[in-house]
Amino acid sequence: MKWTETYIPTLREAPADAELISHSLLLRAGYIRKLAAGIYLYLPLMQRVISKFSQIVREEMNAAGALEITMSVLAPAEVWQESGRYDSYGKEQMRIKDRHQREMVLGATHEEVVTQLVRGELKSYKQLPLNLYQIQVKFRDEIRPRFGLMRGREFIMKDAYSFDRDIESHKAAYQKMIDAYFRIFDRAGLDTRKVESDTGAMGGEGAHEFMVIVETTAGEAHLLFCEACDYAANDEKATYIEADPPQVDAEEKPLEKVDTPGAATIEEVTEFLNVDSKRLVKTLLYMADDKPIAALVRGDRDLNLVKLKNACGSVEQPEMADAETVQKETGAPVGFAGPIGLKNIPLYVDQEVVRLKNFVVGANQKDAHYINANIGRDFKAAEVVDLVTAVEGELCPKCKGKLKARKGIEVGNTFMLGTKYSESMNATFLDENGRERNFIMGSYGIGITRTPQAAIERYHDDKGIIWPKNIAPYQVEIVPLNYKQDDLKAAADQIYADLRGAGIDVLLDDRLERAGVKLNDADLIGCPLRITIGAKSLKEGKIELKARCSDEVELVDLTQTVSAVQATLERLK
RNA sequence: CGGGGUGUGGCGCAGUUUGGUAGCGCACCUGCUUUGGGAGCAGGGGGUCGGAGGUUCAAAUCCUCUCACCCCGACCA
Repeated sequence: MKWTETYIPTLREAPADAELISHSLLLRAGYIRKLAAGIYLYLPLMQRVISKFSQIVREEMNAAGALEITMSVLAPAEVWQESGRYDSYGKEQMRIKDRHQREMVLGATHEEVVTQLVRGELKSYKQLPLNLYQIQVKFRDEIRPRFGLMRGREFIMKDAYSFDRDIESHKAAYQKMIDAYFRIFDRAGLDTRKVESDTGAMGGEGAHEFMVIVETTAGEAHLLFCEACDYAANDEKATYIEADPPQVDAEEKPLEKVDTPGAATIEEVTEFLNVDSKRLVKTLLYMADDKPIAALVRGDRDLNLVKLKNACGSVEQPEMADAETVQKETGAPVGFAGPIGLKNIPLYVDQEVVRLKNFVVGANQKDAHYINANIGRDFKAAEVVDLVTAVEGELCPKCKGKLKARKGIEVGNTFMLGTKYSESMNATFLDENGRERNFIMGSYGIGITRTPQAAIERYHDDKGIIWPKNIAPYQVEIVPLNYKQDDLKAAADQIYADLRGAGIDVLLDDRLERAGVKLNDADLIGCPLRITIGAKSLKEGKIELKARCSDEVELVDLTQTVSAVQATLERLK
């Protein structure tokens, strides 16, 4: 492709609203433009990147035996009502009405639709296993779209759905997808880590996420890795063994109310009473689907909202109760809530709290706390569960190795759905005994538009993008420093024709721009290889070959250009 | 949803406090010169200042309403 014949609107100045480097570079290098909050247009360069990555995904999915289909973006609300997710998916689901006032939804994911497709037609175990996938636009009305393609409201996703007759077969299908995912990201030049994750709105029995590890703010997911074994989990999911458990008294002491004037925060209370925050238990009031609940965790811990949501079984993520509610439910201002004497509020108690004796809690009275509180004797838990977010330094639940925290960008996920959808939507087949059974399902996503941005976040410098070769819009960019000069133009045109003839994706900057403009733009858009054609080296019959990721320039004989390019590309990631 | 902020040519911004009829840089067009890391000079085109209403002789500027976009928060007892 010639630069003047395509559309690459590069910007010298970055638009003001881009926060991430990768977002800014996508805008500046002319890959995307914003239409509305969280909605982007893909320009020719981005379209090529999307095509290349999609093709890798397609090849690996096909190789794993999955079949490509296309499902509709628009779906009648009924299918979602049938699975129960019309109510449970929440405000992220885009809903619209058609001219007949029929309720429709824009697909955020397609479990319901694919189940509806298969149901009634796939009736025999002989037709299993089956894996259907599509690469298609998705809509999620994010609370707060940001970071460009990283958290958009409209985006492209590869979503696959497996149907199996039993658990063993399903596990094999799941593993096949995991293997395919590692191959996909590897081909795209990305190192990924697989971590355990919460199943979230998807439901089901287990889930994993594929993460690109980054150091920047782009890493929205907080991950915990074991230094010793292969345990890795999202912090929504991660469990741990305490590295430094507090000392526990042998005997239960009598409950005692003490004055704690003005001591409402953990710091104030621990200081005032001179106790370790590990021996203080905070009582956090939340509203779960408009009903008050209380969560009890140790003073030094952070409550994990996902774990709380799972424990209380609410539809929406619980929200912190406001001061007014706290006053009404506990009879005390914020800072003095406690489990003793709370009426009609279920207490979800973290497992660490159960191991404590004689701890401090709020007294549900202004400026007062109880000391020597004990669970069982002084109050009863509705449920004892893990409610705490794991942190670096605690021990691995598998092997007791040290846990380390990292940040990551989620580029893929896999869900073991079990029979959640096949049961709620009554999708069944007949087994060899003629018995009707529900499909065991799995679903598998890859962010087609997000992954390239993750790659940019991972691979860039202060001048621009540095693409891995397999998802670069063009593998090579030819920069004749002066295209008006006949010999430079002739050499550039010749190399352009030769490389194209050799099946290499090549961009020729045929603009009549100054050298500096073209070189800067080349660095900005980030093709892995650059061929620079200047008067000095051309006089010797040479061109300059430079990898974007390196500062080294190789002088190559004009006639050897194609083989030199092929050899260098071979070496690159 | 709560708080804060911003809307002025394609992009980045000034002008708003103190009303007087719109400006700068980049980009774009023409010409000449220039040509290995975002050139110089000269000339030129493009904006009913987010929208609606109001105050006024006069509104980008003041008032009211509205829309859009951005940031922060919504893990604290």
